[in-house]
Amino acid sequence: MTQTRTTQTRTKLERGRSALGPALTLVHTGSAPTRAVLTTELGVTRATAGAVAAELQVLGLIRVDTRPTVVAGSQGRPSHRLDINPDGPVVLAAQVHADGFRAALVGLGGRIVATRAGCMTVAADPADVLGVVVAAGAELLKTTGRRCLGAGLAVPSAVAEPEGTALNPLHLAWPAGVPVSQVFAERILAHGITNPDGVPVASFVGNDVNLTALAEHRHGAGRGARHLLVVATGHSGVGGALVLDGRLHTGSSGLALEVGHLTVNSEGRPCHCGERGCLDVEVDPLAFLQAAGREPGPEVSLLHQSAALLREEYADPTVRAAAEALIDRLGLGLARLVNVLNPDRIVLGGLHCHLLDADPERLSAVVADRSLWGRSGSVPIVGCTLDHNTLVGAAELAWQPVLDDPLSALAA
Amino acid sequence: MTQTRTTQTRTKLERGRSALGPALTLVHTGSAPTRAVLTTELGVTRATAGAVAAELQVLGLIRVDTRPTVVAGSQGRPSHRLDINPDGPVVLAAQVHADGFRAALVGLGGRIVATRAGCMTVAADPADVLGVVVAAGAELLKTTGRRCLGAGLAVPSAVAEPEGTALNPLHLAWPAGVPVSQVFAERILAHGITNPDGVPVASFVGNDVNLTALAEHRHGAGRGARHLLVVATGHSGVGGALVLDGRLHTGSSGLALEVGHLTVNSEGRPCHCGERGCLDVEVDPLAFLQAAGREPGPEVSLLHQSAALLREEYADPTVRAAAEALIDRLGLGLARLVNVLNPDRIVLGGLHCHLLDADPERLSAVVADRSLWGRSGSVPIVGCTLDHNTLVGAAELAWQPVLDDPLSALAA
DNA sequence: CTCACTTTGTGCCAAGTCGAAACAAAATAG
DNA sequence: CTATTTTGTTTCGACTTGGCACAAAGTGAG
Repeated sequence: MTQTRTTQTRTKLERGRSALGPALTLVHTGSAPTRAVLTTELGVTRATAGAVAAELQVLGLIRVDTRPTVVAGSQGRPSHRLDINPDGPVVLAAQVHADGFRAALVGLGGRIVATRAGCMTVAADPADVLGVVVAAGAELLKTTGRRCLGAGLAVPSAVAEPEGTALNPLHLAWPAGVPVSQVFAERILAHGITNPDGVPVASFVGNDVNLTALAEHRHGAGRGARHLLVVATGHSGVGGALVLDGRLHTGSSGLALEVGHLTVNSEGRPCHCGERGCLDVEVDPLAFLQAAGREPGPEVSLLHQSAALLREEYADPTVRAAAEALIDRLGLGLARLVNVLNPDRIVLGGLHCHLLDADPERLSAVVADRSLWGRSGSVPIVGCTLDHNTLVGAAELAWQPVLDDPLSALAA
Repeated sequence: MTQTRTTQTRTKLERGRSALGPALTLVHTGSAPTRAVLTTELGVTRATAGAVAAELQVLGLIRVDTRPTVVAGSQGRPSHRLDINPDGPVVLAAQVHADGFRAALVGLGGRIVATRAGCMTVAADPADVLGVVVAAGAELLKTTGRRCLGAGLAVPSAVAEPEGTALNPLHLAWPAGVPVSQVFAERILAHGITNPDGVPVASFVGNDVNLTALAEHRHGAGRGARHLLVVATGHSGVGGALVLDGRLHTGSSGLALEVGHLTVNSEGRPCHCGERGCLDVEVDPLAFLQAAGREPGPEVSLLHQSAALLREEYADPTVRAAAEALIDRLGLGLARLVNVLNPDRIVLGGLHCHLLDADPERLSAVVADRSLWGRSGSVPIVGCTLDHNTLVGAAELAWQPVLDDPLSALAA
């Protein structure tokens, strides 16, 4: 099969192999719009950059927009835009939480192609839950007819590496140590989510807040940060995550930045962990609603109610006082983390994001005041900017092998 | 000069260029004793590994021990040992603290070739202090006649990257923001510490505890750890450091893990930072001596007195009670860090190391008890094992460019 | 001691990859 | 329309590496 090719039959496709992954990563993160930018960012010659772009196009991952670009004020031959192929392959991303699940097909660049949500009111067996989730994903794949390159799942629990077991899936009422990764892979096998050769796609599982952080770092409010701290309240208490030089720091056993039990109020309410005044119970939608004197209604989630209250009734002194108390406690927790980690940006999600919107100056002031070094205290604090960031983060997990080595990942 | 060589004149030296750095790093950390190991560790062919070894030998960095090795029980042709050349180039390493300084010449593998210490009783101008330090280093270089490839300096202060300014050199009574890196480079220029072409060697400055951590990670008690937390009391309060995947995490402005002001005793003594019960004042040689009812003598350092007391009089109930109080507070601080960072090993230095020696079980138990997740609480805690680890760490800084690219670093 | 076997080290060749340079293309500036 | 700037492509040569054959240096069985 491998015919001996003579020298003159070589094509430009035979260069740029080692730069393929970095180049795709640049396109994926939206920071490589043209071949010229590829040349400078990768530090290669124009010839190599051109070959890389051609190869990525042949692989069906990107398109080259040959239309004349209307860029004013620039001399020289205009560069063609490198766009993500909107009809290219996707990965399956999924998220499970206490109330239900969501599945999506996500393309390069974190673009959500199709999504479907579902409810699960009662805690069920992990295999059943993930079976429903993967079935929804399989349905999406069937409907859209997309090629699937991998699958990623976000769970509200620390996930041990590399075993892929959920260490504390309290909010799903699953037993600690459930082999989520294995169960997920089995459901994918069972639903026949495979590459064209019939091999089941690679699957990955991660903690939801970690994946949120990954998504915000690559496509959202965390872009460009070298040391990014993310703290979010979601459906499952307070979680933290740290992205260092573009890579998630999950700790040696996946338990890094489980920040829900930082003490932020020594006279606070008792927490199930045995201490008092943990971030988890002090900065909480339910606690906020009660402190603001509102009765939590059953119709929508507590998070939505809290957000609405912050947005619409911040002028109310009771609401404002309750919010400020939360901001002060959140700020203390963030300051503690800043003292240890010295991040260059903080991204907040969930309730924290709405607290930030309500009074951005106060939160920054508290963090600066309670952190030791003025310089590390002046950390920019911003809110999430990405829709479905946890899903996008789960997709990042599945895209990673493709970004690392597009040729191998697509050959399979 | 660059004569056009024909194909048949190529020698084996023209391969293995890209693997040169990784190979030298393996030899440096002591984990590549033979060419055969190089082959497997680097994932290259034997031909390439052989060429790499030959190149490193030509560069004068390693020696190949051709004596027959007496290894019992192994079949096949014995592999020759790759040893660090004991007469090879060195780097200049230096450390300054409140009481004085130490300068050393350090070879590959963290081997101290020569060392000299000095005292400085009064706080002096940074340029004067570093002038004395560099003069001592220049003297060592002159005496030994070694080639110097770089210089590293450890200071008891956070160091901002990449400016190289000391952010909080309180223990040296220097003003905050001193451009230590620049002053150090100027002294090196002034003393004519250059490569053979007369160019001053590259110089680097780092925080002392960070450098201790780097040294212990590469050559001491931290070898093999993926997420290493180091906490040490030195001449300058409590400091922490984190090595992640072999790389130091200093934070975005060099202030990460400045852990001296973690609160570990809410009713503790006041600290100059304005809070009470900081690790810095609670786990302190002076505090320990006073709690043990001893009068600190002026003759030796408080650290030595404390160590002697722990070693020799631990049976004394007063000493023991004081030590246990310190262990409990140190354990609480470590547990807080474990909850956030989830390291897979903790290395302790200075007084902490002696506390660990005095009662290892108690410290581990406290950390496990006060950390949230049993699994992340069972972190192995060990003491430092390296002599002059801070100096060795400063040398690591200077060796790094050579390890990254031996050809470029030695060509200059 | 000899022979088979195992493992290590080296020389040679083919293949792959990349940079340099020349050339072509597509815009703007004058 | 022409000069200039910038981008994209082709060709060539240089460098690096893996594969393979062969040599070298030991162990172990008989």
